[in-house]
Amino acid sequence: MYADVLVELKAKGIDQTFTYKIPDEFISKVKCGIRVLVPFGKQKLEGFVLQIHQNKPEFDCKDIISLIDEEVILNDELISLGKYMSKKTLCNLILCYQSMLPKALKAKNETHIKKQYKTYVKLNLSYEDAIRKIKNEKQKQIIETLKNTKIEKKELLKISASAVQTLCKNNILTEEKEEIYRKKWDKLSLEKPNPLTEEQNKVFKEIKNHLNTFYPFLLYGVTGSGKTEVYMHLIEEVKKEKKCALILVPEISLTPQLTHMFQKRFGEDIAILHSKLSDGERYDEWRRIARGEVSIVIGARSAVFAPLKNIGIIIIDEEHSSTYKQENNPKYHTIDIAIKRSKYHKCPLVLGSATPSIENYTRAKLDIFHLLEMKTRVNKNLPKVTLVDMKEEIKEGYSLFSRQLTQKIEEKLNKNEQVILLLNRRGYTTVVTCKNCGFTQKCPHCDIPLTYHKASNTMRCHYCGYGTFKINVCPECHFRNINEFGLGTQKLEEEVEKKFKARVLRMDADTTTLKDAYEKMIQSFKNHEYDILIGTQMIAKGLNFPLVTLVGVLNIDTSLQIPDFRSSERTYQLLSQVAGRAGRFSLHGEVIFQGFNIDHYSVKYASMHDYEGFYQEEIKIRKMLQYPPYTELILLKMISKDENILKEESQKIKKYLERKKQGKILGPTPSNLYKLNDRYHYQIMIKIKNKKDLYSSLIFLKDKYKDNKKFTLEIDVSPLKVS
DNA sequence: AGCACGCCGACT
DNA sequence: GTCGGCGTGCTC
Repeated sequence: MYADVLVELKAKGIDQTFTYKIPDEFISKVKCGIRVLVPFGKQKLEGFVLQIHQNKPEFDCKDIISLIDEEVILNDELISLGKYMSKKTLCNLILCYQSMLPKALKAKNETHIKKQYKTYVKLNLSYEDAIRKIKNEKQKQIIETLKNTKIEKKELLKISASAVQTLCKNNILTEEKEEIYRKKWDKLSLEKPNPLTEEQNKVFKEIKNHLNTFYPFLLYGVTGSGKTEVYMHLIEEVKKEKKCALILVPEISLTPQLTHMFQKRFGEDIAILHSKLSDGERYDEWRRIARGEVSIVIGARSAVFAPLKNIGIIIIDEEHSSTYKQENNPKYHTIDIAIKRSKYHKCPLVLGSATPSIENYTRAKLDIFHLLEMKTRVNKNLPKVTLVDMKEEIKEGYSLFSRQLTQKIEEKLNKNEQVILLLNRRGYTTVVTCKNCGFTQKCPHCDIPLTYHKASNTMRCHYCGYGTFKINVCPECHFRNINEFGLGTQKLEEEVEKKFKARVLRMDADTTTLKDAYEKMIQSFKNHEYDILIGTQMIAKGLNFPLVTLVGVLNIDTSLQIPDFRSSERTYQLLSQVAGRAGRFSLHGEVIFQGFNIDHYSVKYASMHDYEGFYQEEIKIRKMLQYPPYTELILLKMISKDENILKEESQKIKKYLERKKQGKILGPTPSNLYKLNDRYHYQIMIKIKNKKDLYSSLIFLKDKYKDNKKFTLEIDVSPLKVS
């Protein structure tokens, strides 16, 4: 018998299995999907058994040294899922498997994450025999406690450590090891399901009718329409059939309420794959899932690989979230993997969102996904959104806070209510924006902001390479000192404290790095220990504060200035999330959007809570400029420490692709982060009708550069961020 | 990744 | 003449 083993070697060149002979002693134990230790050159390596067969190879092959696992790590489904992912993302197979599994199962040195055990002690003989053999009172006491039961060794040692030792030595007692899980569960009293509203029930029934077939749904439900309740009812149904449910959320630590709700409903039947779990805890949870000890898994992106065996439904909440795309290799898309798994398990896939991605909403319109809608909020009020044009405010001398916002903040503070101020992400420093009116220079071909290149003093489009001179006078308002301006949360905090008599809490990446800091801050704000909360979009997700009656977004435009064709979509999503969540509890929630481009359709439709309107505008632009969903994108990133090699090879790649006459080749152009840890970055973007046509060329290129030490080619198929 | 093989410059 | 630089190629 022979085994094809995928060795765990991280060299980028090797992506193949090697054949080993299975020694007779292991034949009964070797299975596909377990790990084995094999000789490889002069080293010993771990690897996955992917195939077992009888074909004697022509070369003389070595023996497997030993088996690492008794239980199968990669079942048949996961083995083929890895192959699928490797093919789709053009990533090494071994890297795919590694990213599917907890770190603890990765080969050696990096981590030493072991299973944890509890040691028990029990009688090795009958109670009567044991009593006969004992010598003193302490020993008798031990035997008495152990009569008919086993006891944890730690407890027993408290009676007398030396007596226990003697009894073990004399074979009167034996030790027994039992695997334990690290994580302790909070006991929560279980809650009964809430009744569904008429609208929720309609959606629930529609999905329920397809529980035993592959059926992809897009559930477009406005914020507050109660998607979670529908999910939970569906899971109850799935559980009735003794099947499992897989629920994916964008970032689990940012949605503690959701996990809490699930725990209260389903108790210990849930495994939660937290991003803040330690590697050991993660390994434990993974084993619980693999052994079928839980039937519900909730987790972020990588939980899509949870080793559940009998999946009855897969739910992806906030489907549009960019966290579902993995940024490093393998650059997989969670929805893609989820579709594959739903097909395998013949179960429905539910993609839920209040702001569906343009691509998936289009699929729903084409009936590739089945569209379900929930349009009414459970408590029916939508906050009033006021748009404030900062062009006007600046003319009157108000720059950071508009008059309306200042007045509203003071009003709320006087009433002892709370305020949230949201700072949209920092603009790109290389994007030039008029300080006076918010004008941004864009590429006439790609409609994305141009970025400033110091060396040549030019403005360039990093998609197509279009270049022009940097302007000094704003063409819109003729302001002379056009320049970028950035505002950080820290600066804002100072300004707020100067201007208002209030207790201010700041939340951003800097202040929430500590474990649990996020939840603690949220809690203390909820307890009204602060009046004003300042933060970046990370706080947009958890705006469920009863006392908050005003949410202000200070600079709505900055996310529009990001040089990415999806920046309108992202701006809409963020603003609509803010406008939808604020005032979820209170009856008089108000929202103020401040900025220069309040006429932009993203801003306009978000303020009116009109997704369909936004979609119609956005899809026109996508069509005109041939962006997804009208084309598929492939992004090639070229990286080198040597600028000359980089330029030369990038040109060669472009020429090669052009000869193939497939799709539209844009670039090569310098990436936005042109120089990053001493390495230069170029990119080529390909717009193509059907990406499958390009795969063979991509494989050729990847292969060509695979062991070039001076030049790296990275391929991102269907990239999410093209900036 | 490791390690061997191999082909050129500077040394006891 | 040998020692050692690291470029190239192989590992069942």
